[in-house]
Amino acid sequence: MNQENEMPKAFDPQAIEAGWYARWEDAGLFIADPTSPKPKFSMCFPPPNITGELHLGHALQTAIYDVIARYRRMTGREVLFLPGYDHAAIATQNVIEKQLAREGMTKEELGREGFDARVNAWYESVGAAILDQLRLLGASMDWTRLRFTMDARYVRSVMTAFVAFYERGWIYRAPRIVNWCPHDRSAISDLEVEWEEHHDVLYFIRYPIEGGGEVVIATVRPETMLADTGVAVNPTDERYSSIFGKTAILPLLGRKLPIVADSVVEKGFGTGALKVTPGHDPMDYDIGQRHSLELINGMHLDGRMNVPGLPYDGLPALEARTKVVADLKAQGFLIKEEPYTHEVGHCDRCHTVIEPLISEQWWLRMEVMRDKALAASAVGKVRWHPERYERTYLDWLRGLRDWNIGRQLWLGHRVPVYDCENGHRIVAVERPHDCAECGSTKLEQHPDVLDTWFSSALWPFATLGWPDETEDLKAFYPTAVNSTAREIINLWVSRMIMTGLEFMGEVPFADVAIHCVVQASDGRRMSKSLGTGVDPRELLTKYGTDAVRAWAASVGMSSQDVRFDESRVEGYRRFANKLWNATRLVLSSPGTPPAGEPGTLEIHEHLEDRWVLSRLSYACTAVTAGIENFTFQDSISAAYAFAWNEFCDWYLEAVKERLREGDAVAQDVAYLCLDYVFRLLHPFMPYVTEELWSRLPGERGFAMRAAWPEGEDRFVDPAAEETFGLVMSIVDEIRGHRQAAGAPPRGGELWLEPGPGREAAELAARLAWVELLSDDSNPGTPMAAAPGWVRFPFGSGDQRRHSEIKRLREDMEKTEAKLANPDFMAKAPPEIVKKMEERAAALRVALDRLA
RNA sequence: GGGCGGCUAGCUCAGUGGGAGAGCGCUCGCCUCACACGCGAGAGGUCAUUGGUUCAAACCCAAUGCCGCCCACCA
Repeated sequence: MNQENEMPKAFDPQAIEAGWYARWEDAGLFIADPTSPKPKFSMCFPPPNITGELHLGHALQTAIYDVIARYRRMTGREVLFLPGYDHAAIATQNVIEKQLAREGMTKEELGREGFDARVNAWYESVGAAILDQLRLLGASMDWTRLRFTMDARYVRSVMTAFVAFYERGWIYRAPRIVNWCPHDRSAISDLEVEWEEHHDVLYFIRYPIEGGGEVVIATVRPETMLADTGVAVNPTDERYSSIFGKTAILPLLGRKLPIVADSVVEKGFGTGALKVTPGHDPMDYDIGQRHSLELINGMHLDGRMNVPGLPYDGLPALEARTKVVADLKAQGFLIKEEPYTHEVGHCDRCHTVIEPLISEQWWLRMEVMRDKALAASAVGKVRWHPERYERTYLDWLRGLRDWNIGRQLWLGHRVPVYDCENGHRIVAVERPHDCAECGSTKLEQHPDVLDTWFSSALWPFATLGWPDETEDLKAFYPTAVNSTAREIINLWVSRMIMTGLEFMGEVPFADVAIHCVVQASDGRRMSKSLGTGVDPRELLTKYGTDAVRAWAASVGMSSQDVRFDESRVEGYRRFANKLWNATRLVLSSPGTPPAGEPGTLEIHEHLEDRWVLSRLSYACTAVTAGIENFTFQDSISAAYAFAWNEFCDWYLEAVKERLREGDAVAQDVAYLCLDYVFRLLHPFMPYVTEELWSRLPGERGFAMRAAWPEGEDRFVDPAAEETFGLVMSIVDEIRGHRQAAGAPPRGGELWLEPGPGREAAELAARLAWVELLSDDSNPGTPMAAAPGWVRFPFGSGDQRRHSEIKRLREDMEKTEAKLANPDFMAKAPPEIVKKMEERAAALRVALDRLA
């Protein structure tokens, strides 16, 4: 078995990735079996919006999920990793409308049917592109269970949930003030509003009072005064106590406005008097409710003013504002203008300024679900990683209000509400044939669709077949883990938890891992429109999937957001190449490889063998702990450090000759290390590990299917670690001397006092490229690491020796000062005191050797 | 307005009480028969500021300053 001729000198990810993905898939390794006797482990991948291509954040998220999926398979679970995508109602409708606009068309011209056809065509093309990208990332998803939120069976789940809520009496229809997007002509929820700083003007306007006097109010939106129905002041505001209950006269219109007292009015803001516009401001709406003020709707659904008979009628809000201000000024009502900075709400999908207005909407009562969710958290049913995000979730949950689930869009799940010609209402999962009350067959479905998050909220069980008691649902619910960016904790995670508890009686996942957000390298948000986006496919092509995944895992669960740094991805590409070449070296060792599983030969003869296996056991522990704790960066760094800095840099250098000579034990140990490293790294870097695994001797099947390393405590060998540690110190010191002395890279002589043992001395000499002498009749530069000296063909080690003495002396002084401090000796724990004493002793010995 | 996070080497980031770390970049020496996507040796940090707790602080506490995020009905 000698395969090095088949292995190119450099690892080429492109050459192997597609092949392995196809082989895994063909072998059915991604497919979950609900009847398996193994413990089940399931995850439903957060369905990407079907609005376009995946970005780097998706790549990161996919990597995190797939690391977990592959790890759990290797630790003996029956894993379901379910893929899917989301129709993303508003977002997709915007994409399609933009397309139509480019073609000079509107959806109204196209009509509902034509529009649906366009949407379906879009689903087909983009859906496929998204799935391809998930494959490119190596995601081990069960494609036989692919779900789309617009699939018939998923739609049925959504309808079932709606009906169930309706039957519980939680869904009702009511006029309320809502966040209205004039562009999308739809209401959106509070969570879909993005706040942005605006620099506006605060206008101070005089409102005369009936019977004399006036009250001055401050507003940034003078155009809304056309719908004013009151004036409010704080009840404790003595400045205004004389005008409570009086009536103000609305300038320009002459409408009579009751002056009411309400404690939400801030005395310190503006003049302390507030114009009340219940139809166009959420706070004013509440005031209006409390004081029975009239409610006027002053705006059309497209954002133009709705004030029949007035000169402002039909104007867009900003134009109306200009005109209102001009008129106020002309008539002497405008007192002053001040620059004013405040937050203005925008639609998070189309970025249009939100207009609060009154609209009749479908609402979902949340109290019962909220309380169940709070109770579940109270008993620790959901674990958050990092923990602090639980508070984000709980704080929002505690202040939860009814959810506006209706949207006035064309795209989405139509609410399953049907009204017959005689005014009877039917709410049913399937479209009824006739009215249950009057038998009329003239039924009209309500035009509203559901908030896209309504359907997303059902994801962990609707994907498994709910409401049917499917085999999958029984086997794989609840799922194990959900991982998302924190921006959708409330939009999505919280609602899944609530619906999961409500319909399934159990939280949908035990662990929530909130991953970081990737920013552009300058700290700005990564986005296509800013030109700061990074196309994951370019990265995959340039560095390979493994490098991108390893990078993703190394940053994904770090506590803060991360600025994208391509050099770190490149670092992992080099790492993959290092693994490749280390394998090439080991495979080039002549002779028959050890039979059977690696590690079966007697491995205790050589110091380096015992050492590297001891280090390996440490790496196994650290990698496993990192995955279990959702701190993948710890896993990556432990595997990286072992594979490169210990196995390649020290072990392979130590056994090169033995490998060249076909030493079976060295081969056995090297194969064992590679075998372990590939398994430990497989979840992170599936391709290179699978490829190299397949090149190791013996029949070994897929790395993907291999068992996760455990029980390697048997390799722990503190004595070997200590002795090899000494060897490394000696070698480091000789190298340092050689460099400082300007001596040639190789050659020189080493003499060591007996002590570390003949094997260690020879190993050190070999690694440092010096000859080990057996007599010290002609001493050279003394060393600190061990009693002995080194000498090179030319060049003196004295310079480094002197700087080393200086360094050691400084260290010694600090350490001794500590030991001389009575407080330290009295209060520090004994083991720390002991450590310091040992350090001082070691420094003394080293100094004695050098001086 | 409330809450949370960040501030550590030139850059991007690890590091949660006992001698400051990684990747990349930089300097110097090496194409040493696995790897120049490499090997070896280095330079480079008052761990944001101030105060406190402690025998001991990058790490714990308080305040401050920037940067970012989440939540919020002060018009």
